Formats: sequence, structure tokens, C-alpha cells
Amino acid sequence: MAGSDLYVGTLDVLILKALSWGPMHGYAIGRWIRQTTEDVLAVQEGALYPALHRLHARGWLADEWGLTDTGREAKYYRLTPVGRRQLRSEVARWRTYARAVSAALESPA
Amino acid sequence: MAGSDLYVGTLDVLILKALSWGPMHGYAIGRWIRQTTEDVLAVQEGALYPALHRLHARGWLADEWGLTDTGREAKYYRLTPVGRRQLRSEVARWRTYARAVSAALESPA
DNA sequence: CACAATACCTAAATCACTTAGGTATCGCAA
DNA sequence: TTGCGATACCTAAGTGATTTAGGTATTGTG
Repeated sequence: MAGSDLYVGTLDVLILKALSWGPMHGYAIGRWIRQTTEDVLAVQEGALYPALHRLHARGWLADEWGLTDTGREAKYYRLTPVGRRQLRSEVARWRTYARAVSAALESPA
Repeated sequence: MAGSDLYVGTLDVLILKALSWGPMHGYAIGRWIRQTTEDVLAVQEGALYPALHRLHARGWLADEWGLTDTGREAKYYRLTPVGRRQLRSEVARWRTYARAVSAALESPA
């Protein structure tokens, strides 16, 4: 069912954050998310690729075909200036939100 | 657009948490969420009432009509034993998730 | 030579949420 | 006295991100 794995909406900010380190291809972004969250978030490819296309369509990402270290073809994404602004705003939104929810849940029952 | 206000999926755990303090009616749950999150989360009634029905249908809540302090009719919800277990599990899920996402976003760009 | 991993993709289904209404009662201020 | 905001409930239509479940092709490895 929708949202059983991810809290819907958090994928975008994670993609943007991944790309803040430099251009990266889709498959590697998925790996980055899984690794930096220590397997807490396992992003399905069926969510990842449409998300990349969506963020690209919004002008937050630019893409370009290239070669990986191992010589395979891959589509590299990088943040546009608008995407970088969006990253900052979404990180702020996450922080505010997470703090608020955590505070509500933290209080003893 | 869907999810512009809430991160989809977080409403359920907030409702469950609100009811961990004792029976409460829907309108008051909405107020509790807004207040304890200091207006960060403004839950729309169009999301709140369907969510209450959903959680009730899942057997996590019981409901009963009653009177408010001011003498108005209201439908009071309370946690079932299953709902209480669900609360614990969803709080744990939120904490794990929030910690993982925050760590991924915290690292300097 | 088969199989896992890499690397990309899409279509259908699900379902929580937003938007936008609706009903009715109550208290209060103009 | 009337009109408006707050309380308290509700629903239907639309949106759109995600899950599920496939698909292609290449590369490296046991």
C-alpha cells in the first residue's frame, strides 16, 4: 500500500540532498539513500525513477548521459540553481516538521 | 496538491498519540495536533475525519457519542488495546525514520 | 553458463491527502 | 437581532506519490 515504506514526500528532499554532493546517476542515488540511512529507507526503483523525472520536470535537476567509473552508461543528474534553493527550503521544512512531530510524540503517555 | 502540508502517513500516529492521553473527540484531536506542534501542523478536517474512520475500521479506535464540557454533542474516540500496540509500533517507526532522514540531511553539503 | 549486480524504464493500482463544499448549534458583538 | 466566528460533524472529487510488478540490456563472477 502507498506509503508503507517511505513517509510520502521525503524522497524528494533526499534526492536533492544526495545531489548536493555533486552529479550522481539514479541508481547511485538509490544506493546513497539506502547507505546513509543504514537500510532504514529502501527506495524502490519504481518510486525513484519517476521522482527523478518529476524533479527534472520542475527544473530542479539537469541530466546528462555519461559513463560510470566502471564504464557503464548512466544518466547523471545535478542540481540546478533552483534545485539548490529548493533543497534548502525542503531541508528547513523537514527540520521544522520533524522537530514538531517528535516533540508531540516524545511527551510521556 | 497531495502532501503539501503533512508528510503523508504521520497523521495516524499523531491521532493515536493524542488519544493516549484519554478519550477525545475529533475536533479536539485536531486542536491538540495544532497546539502541540505549535501550528506547524494544521490538519484539515477533510483529512482528519476520514482518518478517524479509517483507524476505527482497523480496530485501533473505539467511538462513543458524548457531551463536551460546554454541553455540545461530540463523538469521543479512545484507543483499543490493538490501537495502543499500534501506537507503540508507529512511534518506534517514526523515531527510526526521523533519525535516519535527519542524519542524511544533517551532514554538511 | 547461469545468476547477481548494475542501470535504466513504465503501467496499473492503491490510498492518504487537499480542496471545497455541506449541516447544525452556540455565544457574542454590532 | 442578526450575523458571524467558533464548535462539531460530515462527504465527494481530484491529485499525485508511492507500491507492485513487470520489462530491457550489460557486466562481472562463481
